[in-house]
Amino acid sequence: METDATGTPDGAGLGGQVRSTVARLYRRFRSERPEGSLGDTALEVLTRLHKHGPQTLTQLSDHDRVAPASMSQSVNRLTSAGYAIRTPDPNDRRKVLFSTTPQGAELAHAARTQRNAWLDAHLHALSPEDQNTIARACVLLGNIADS
Amino acid sequence: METDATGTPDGAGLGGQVRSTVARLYRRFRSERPEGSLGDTALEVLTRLHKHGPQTLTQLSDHDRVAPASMSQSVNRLTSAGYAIRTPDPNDRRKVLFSTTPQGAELAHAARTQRNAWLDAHLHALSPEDQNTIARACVLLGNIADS
DNA sequence: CATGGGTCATTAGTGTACCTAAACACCAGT
DNA sequence: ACTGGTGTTTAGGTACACTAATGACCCATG
Repeated sequence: METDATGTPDGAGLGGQVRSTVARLYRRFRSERPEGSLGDTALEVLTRLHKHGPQTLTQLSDHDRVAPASMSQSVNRLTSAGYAIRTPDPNDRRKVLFSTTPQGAELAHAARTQRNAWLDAHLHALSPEDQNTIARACVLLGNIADS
Repeated sequence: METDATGTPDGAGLGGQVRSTVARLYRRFRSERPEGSLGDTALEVLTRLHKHGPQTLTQLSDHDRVAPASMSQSVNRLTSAGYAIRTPDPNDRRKVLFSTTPQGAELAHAARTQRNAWLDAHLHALSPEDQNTIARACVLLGNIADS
């Protein structure tokens, strides 16, 4: 369709362009993953626990727009590796609160820094306006993702 | 605001923000997928074949930054579903050219349109300025992904 | 022209991450 | 004490990526 002047990769309109860029970045992130470490999702969850404190399974699954069952699995990888623990909610015993262990907190920080290293390097090489453009686009696209 | 990536105070640095946004969008795309249809990767490959004509396995895997073996699997899903076919390259018989069948071409167009529908709807609701911001960010991030 | 090194594609086996469906435990209202 | 709703888990299945190993082919060199 409309081949706009922005160097269209594969998709037709802006939607296709966004989709294609996101898919490419996502794969790139995955390939940049240090060996022997946790998966992308598990690490995101760990980071979230570290930053926002203990949360229930449904809180986590809602945030990631994932079925509770999927999140249960992801969290299992964390708990069985000793990076997170379950605690029954004293007020409502159907609920389970997940929180990081000290090792989990440490890993969250270390792994995240390492993983963002190459990305940050590239981003810092851009002009401040370009960085600002990306920051703004993240907000806009984040809103769409949450809609 | 967050101007730092290594010792982030509250929010993540720009790198973390980008990573998080991309992951969320990616999951959202996946969840928006109509049932019984092909996966995201397979569909991207099919679209690419449809737009750029027959290609070899390595061309496809290079483009998606994926191991050849992974791409082999993906195209297997396409061929066994009747959406693509293999043709031996007459010039170099180590190579195999993949191309879409008529049904594949049809599906590529239909599915892609359907998949971009909600995304395009949201994007068109933004101001032209914001759309431009996103387009620019896509180019910038696309370059980083390809680096 | 044969052999051997490089390239292209595939198969086999593994791991992560998602899904649905179904079970189980618990809370609250009638 | 049922009953319906909520929160979590288990079981089974799919998609997509990886590494390692294999087979098929091209080309160059001896």
